Amino acid sequence: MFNQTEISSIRNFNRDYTKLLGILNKKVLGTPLSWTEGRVILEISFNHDKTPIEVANSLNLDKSYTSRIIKRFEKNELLTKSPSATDSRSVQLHLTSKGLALVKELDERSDQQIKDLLGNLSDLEQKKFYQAMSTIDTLLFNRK
Amino acid sequence: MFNQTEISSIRNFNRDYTKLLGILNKKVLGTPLSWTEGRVILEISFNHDKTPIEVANSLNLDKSYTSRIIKRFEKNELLTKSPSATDSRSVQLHLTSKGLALVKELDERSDQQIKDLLGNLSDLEQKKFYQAMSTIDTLLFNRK
DNA sequence: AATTATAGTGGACAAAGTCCACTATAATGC
DNA sequence: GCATTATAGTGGACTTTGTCCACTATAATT
Repeated sequence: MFNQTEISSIRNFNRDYTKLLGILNKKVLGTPLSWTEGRVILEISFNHDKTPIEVANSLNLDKSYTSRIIKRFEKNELLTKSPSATDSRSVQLHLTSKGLALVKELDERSDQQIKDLLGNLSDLEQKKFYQAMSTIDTLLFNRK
Repeated sequence: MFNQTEISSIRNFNRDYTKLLGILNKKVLGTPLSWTEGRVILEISFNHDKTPIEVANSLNLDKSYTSRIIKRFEKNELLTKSPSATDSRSVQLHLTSKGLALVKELDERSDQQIKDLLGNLSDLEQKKFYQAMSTIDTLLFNRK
């Protein structure tokens, strides 16, 4: 098991990474969306026909809060709702072309951020970064 | 430079790691402190005699917001202020024994969280995790 | 000495998030 | 099939968190 120095290093890393991601995430700015709104619209874009409750669960958000965000999106014509085929309590969410365009913009900005952040690294360093990240990804999140 | 698949993987990782850290960070619960309050008291504990403005700058917080948090800490007897020797506009912050005890508790909880999170990994996996994390740490934050 | 910058504070406000109650429907146990 | 319990979605009311601005006191600059 890790010793105290290692634990401290890990916590240190987590703090710094939190801070870094916090800074990156705040810059969803330039779009009219808050960070959480950005997460919500991205989540909806990942696989179509998601329901509000699925969104709320995936992102650990309060369902009432999520409901209001979605309502706002609907009002701003970023998405539409349609009745669920299988559960009439529920609705399915569909991004409009306006919503998709916004997602595209968000994606492009986020991609660019990553490039800016890591662009100064040499090719070898980038390779090392990517491998290290993949290692952690596999160990923590079981992605293959 | 990274290709699109790699960029996507990196963003994916960042999302998942954000979520993970978000979950971990929320659990400062069990103590009477919010996440930001936790960051503030830890920051003060790192090196004594910090001033409010230094805390605010390190954590990217609004100075007025920071001032209020510190005021709350003072009221709850977690810290005391003393006039700065070198700048009479400013004050130096000192944790009381109560404040130190709370920091200790926070530290122990955080350490335990890391152990819980990574405890299921085998020794080899833990070693790989630690090396990968250290690699990213060096590449992103220039720590040696 | 005059000007400009900075530390700290508080008022007023805005944004983000939580909690509760309610309706409508589904699922479960009998 | 009927009663009970659980779940999806919504809104009201509220708390927490964070922002913006203005002000005082002191420092630094010219």
